[in-house]
Amino acid sequence: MYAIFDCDNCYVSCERVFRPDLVGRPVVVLSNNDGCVVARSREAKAMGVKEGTPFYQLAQLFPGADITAFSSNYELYGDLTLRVMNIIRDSAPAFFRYSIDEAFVSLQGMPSDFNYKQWGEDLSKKILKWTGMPVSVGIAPTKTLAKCADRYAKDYPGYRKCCVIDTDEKRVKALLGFPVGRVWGIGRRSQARLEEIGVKTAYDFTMKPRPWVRRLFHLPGERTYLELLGEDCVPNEEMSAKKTICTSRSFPGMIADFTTLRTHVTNDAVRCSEKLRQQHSACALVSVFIDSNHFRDDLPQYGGWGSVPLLTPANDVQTVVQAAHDALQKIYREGIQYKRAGVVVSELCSDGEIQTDLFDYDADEYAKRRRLSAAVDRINRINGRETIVLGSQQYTAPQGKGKAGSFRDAIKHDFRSGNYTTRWQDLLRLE
DNA sequence: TCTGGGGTCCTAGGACCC
DNA sequence: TCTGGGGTCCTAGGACCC
Repeated sequence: MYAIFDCDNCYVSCERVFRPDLVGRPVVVLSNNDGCVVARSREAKAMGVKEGTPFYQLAQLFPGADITAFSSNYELYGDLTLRVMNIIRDSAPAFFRYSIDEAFVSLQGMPSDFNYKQWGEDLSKKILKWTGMPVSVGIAPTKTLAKCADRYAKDYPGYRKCCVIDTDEKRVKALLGFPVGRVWGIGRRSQARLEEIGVKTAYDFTMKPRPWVRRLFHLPGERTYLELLGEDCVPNEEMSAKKTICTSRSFPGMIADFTTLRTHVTNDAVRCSEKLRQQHSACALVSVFIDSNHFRDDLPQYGGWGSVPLLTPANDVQTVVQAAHDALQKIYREGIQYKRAGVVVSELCSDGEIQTDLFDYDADEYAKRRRLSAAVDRINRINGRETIVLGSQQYTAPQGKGKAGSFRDAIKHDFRSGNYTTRWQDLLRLE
């Protein structure tokens, strides 16, 4: 048996931990630059607020509605979900974190009289009490069925946050009431194709012959099909090191000049190098992309992509930033209004097993750069992100407008909550 | 005025090798 | 009329996930 733990409306729940007055009210969390709705409370969903709705349209679509909006605050979400994960890890035999707000647990080898339902309910209660985060639990013989069970646990309060599918009778009953498009692994495209031929529920799907599924939906589809029938196919995997790492941002406005664009690319490259060091990887290829504004048909469109290989794989700030600058230089075109830029690092290897280049490699310089990056990481870890930055990360201040700006401020976030759990100056005050 | 960001896996087809 | 057979590697694009 597997259990899936999933935070309810994760980002909204994180905000509500420190704003309990918003429980039971429509709340949304916005993407970077306060662009789109990325998370909705149950009340907001019930009103018909769709995921991806541009924020500026909310007022038009729901005139007079009292919807509370938050800018996204990933520092807060990262910290609260980590607390949730730690509780699950400490209470479960085998644990695999699957995403920021989800974790699978393998319950293999539990005694035959083990009470799954009670276990799930108790753990959900404990997490709520200790962290303030509502979490629902689905338990079943396969991960895909556990996801279905979790859906029921979320949608029907009667389950008291935990739904178990442990007999074939329950499995069939669950699948009969489950729209095929909500199955884990069946996306919008497959849903449309399935519904066209009369497959509406997950149960209908499981009644099709296996070769037919294989032919139309290939290997991934066949795997989902078998999982729904109760055959365990999705491997138990720890979150392993990523194979590519990307940092990209849209800009609040548009940017035409090279220097400002380069400042953004620098910040993206710095973030990529931090992420690389965090997972103890080094990259052999640094790529940069820049894009004009697709929503503006009236302006010339251009998308550029350029890469710079590193002869010796690296993860230090200077090397990655320098390569990103070189890549940007190659693709930058004048006369374009840019809306988005990003850096991708790929061809990753473990930073303990770097293959050095005979002609490029300077051991002293290499060691120096590593030490510098380590020092920067340490300072920023202890004193807060971006305590120390490269000169080229600083945005030039607009004429007469005080000091140069930081990356954090280059993104619009008018409704951001405090970092209550990670920054001393944001600690809540009770008066 | 305003429209997100970050990943994985699989497949088909082309280019190339002998 | 007939015009081999068997591989590998790479890339682009599709589909999915959160």
